[in-house]
Amino acid sequence: MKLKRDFYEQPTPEAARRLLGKFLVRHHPDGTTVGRIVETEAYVGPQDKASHASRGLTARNAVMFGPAGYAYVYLVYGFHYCLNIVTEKRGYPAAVLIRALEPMEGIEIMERRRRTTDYRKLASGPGRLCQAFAIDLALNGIDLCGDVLYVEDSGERAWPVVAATRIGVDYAGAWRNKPFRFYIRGHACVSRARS
DNA sequence: CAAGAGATCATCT
DNA sequence: GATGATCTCTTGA
Repeated sequence: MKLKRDFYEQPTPEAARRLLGKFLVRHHPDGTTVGRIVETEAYVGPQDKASHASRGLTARNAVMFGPAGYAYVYLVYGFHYCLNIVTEKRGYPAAVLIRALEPMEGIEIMERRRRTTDYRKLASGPGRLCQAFAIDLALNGIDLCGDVLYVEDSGERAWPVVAATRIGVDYAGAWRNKPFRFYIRGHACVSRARS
């Protein structure tokens, strides 16, 4: 069952937590890739100093200000892309960063794109998963209620969730300590980056 | 295993 | 002109 727009309209930390265990599906001429979402982060609004939206509307972050359920993709460090899903209501900039996936389907495609067969390196990290799923700026602003990229409810049990501090946001003052990073406890595909 | 450096560019000041 | 919501490789213990 493809997630509908109302799923993405809930409060961002809640959406981030509930995305864990669900499947990210990407259709592409190369074939379809599917991964279980095992790690997310919430960027909760204009007051969140870690969020791109904290300095107001710009050309880059405009999608975050739009309606829920759209992809916000950007380039970090000149090399890697990061995939976010916009949450909450139009005009309120918030999003969930997808940080790590467990490869489920289309693993050969991911291995080719990532140039490794190491299962744990295919999609455990925001930049890695974008490479494995062929996500770049061309997908910025696409609707996750469409057919190219979307999230499916896995219909599985609830997973044990850990809430922790977000990664790579040391510049964010008091906001760096907020428990807005969520991951499945003990899962091998959670990114190992420092916290 | 940990720490450090380098890669590279769209975006914003 | 500066700066990253990162990754990989190298070095050295």
